[in-house]
Amino acid sequence: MKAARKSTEEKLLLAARRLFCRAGIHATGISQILEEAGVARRSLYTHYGSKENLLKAVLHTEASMWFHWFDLDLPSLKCSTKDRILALFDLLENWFEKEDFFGCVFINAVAESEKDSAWVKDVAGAYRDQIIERLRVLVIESGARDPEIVTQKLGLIIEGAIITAMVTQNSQAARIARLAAQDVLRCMECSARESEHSVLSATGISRGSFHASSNGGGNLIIGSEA
Amino acid sequence: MKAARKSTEEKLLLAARRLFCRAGIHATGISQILEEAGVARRSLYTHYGSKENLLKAVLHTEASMWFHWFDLDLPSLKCSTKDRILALFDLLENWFEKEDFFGCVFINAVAESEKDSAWVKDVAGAYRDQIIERLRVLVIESGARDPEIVTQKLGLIIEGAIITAMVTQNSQAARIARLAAQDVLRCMECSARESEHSVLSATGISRGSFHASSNGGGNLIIGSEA
DNA sequence: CGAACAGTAGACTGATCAGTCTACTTTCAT
DNA sequence: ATGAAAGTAGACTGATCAGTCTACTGTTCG
Repeated sequence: MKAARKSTEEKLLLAARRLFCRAGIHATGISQILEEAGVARRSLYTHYGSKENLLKAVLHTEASMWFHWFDLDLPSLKCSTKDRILALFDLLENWFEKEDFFGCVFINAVAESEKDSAWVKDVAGAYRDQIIERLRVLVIESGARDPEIVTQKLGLIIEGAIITAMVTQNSQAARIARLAAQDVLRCMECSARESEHSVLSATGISRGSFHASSNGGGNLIIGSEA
Repeated sequence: MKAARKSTEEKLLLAARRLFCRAGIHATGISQILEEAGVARRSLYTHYGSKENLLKAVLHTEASMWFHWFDLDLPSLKCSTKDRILALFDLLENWFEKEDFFGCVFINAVAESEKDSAWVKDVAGAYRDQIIERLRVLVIESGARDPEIVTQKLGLIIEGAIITAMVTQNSQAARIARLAAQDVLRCMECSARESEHSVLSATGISRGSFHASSNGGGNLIIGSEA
């Protein structure tokens, strides 16, 4: 592929994506982005207007990656739907192996944003819904008896893989996730309806008041009313 | 329980924990913590010396919560080891239901910290190892054939549950995670060794060069060399 | 040619933040 | 009672950050 010379917008987007993920969004200054992108200060503001808008653009490109996987990469595979679902974890492994993988921009952005209100949660949530929807289509196509539950299980495993890969800096998380997904798919049509009774409520621990005692300096009980 | 009057340290710790999780660590100012805690500026610095040390203390209390679960809550249950493992997800559900649950401090802290170097990753990683170790003990006790894989699967599901709960603001993530964990435990002694071959390498998509095309303003290909 | 356009370089502003410092008040054990 | 310890109130400092502004450079195309 004859890679065209990167436009100023592309350079900014790539630098921002990389730095936001590697060092955090709040911790990344405009000047760092400019230096990494090799672009003048004014260019950033003519193209994006603000740091917030730049972040929105970065979130958009991250979503595009996922859509590409679901809409182009996976459909091109000549295999069963179940294998297509499992192939998603191979794509994840590719992603984790990149030297500039530092977690998912969506998750990281939500993690460091205001959880009440804040547009970040809504934007990231909307993209997440679109991704889960594509996953749901695959699950339904695979003939799952309870597609909604299976979809949510797989979505949760994907998010777990991303976090594990970020925290441990090890792409092997994708393989573990793949194996867990295999277990879910294998149990997909098991006869026995899963028992949902809580062991907790049936035995001892009271709900709604758990404790955290610190063993080091200064005792603390979390969750007890004053 | 006759709750003792909260000490200044406790008040600071609780306020910091809450605000760090709800609004992010970088975004939370010292003044906000002081206001939430109802404590004077100077007291924070006599007790903790810096914002960084306060964060370390918060991470410590979060770890204490997990240790309490594994070392006191779960062992007190009169049930099989597998049910004890599943009960962990009931504890998670309790946690997620709290009105001041805004994700896991460990994960959030790593998500917004520098991924190269940075003490945060090491501290959080060390606590994570201790938690996983306790999980491993349970898994071994349950008689898993390959305890290491099962432990990592469950750890990954736990992390997925935390992120899903944070992003969706819905404690139901714990139940989904519980069901996924049940699948893993059910498949624990399955005869067939899990096939690990990558669908990707066997079919079409080349590893190490995936693309993300944006469909909105400005096209962008991520991962292509210049 | 020359005007419009896109980008560079870097000084500047106002706001905010972590951390320090001074002066005052409360609590409580001897 | 009193003196020390612990806490409050809030001004202050130096650094940093997002965003603006002015002046300059190169390129393109009519």
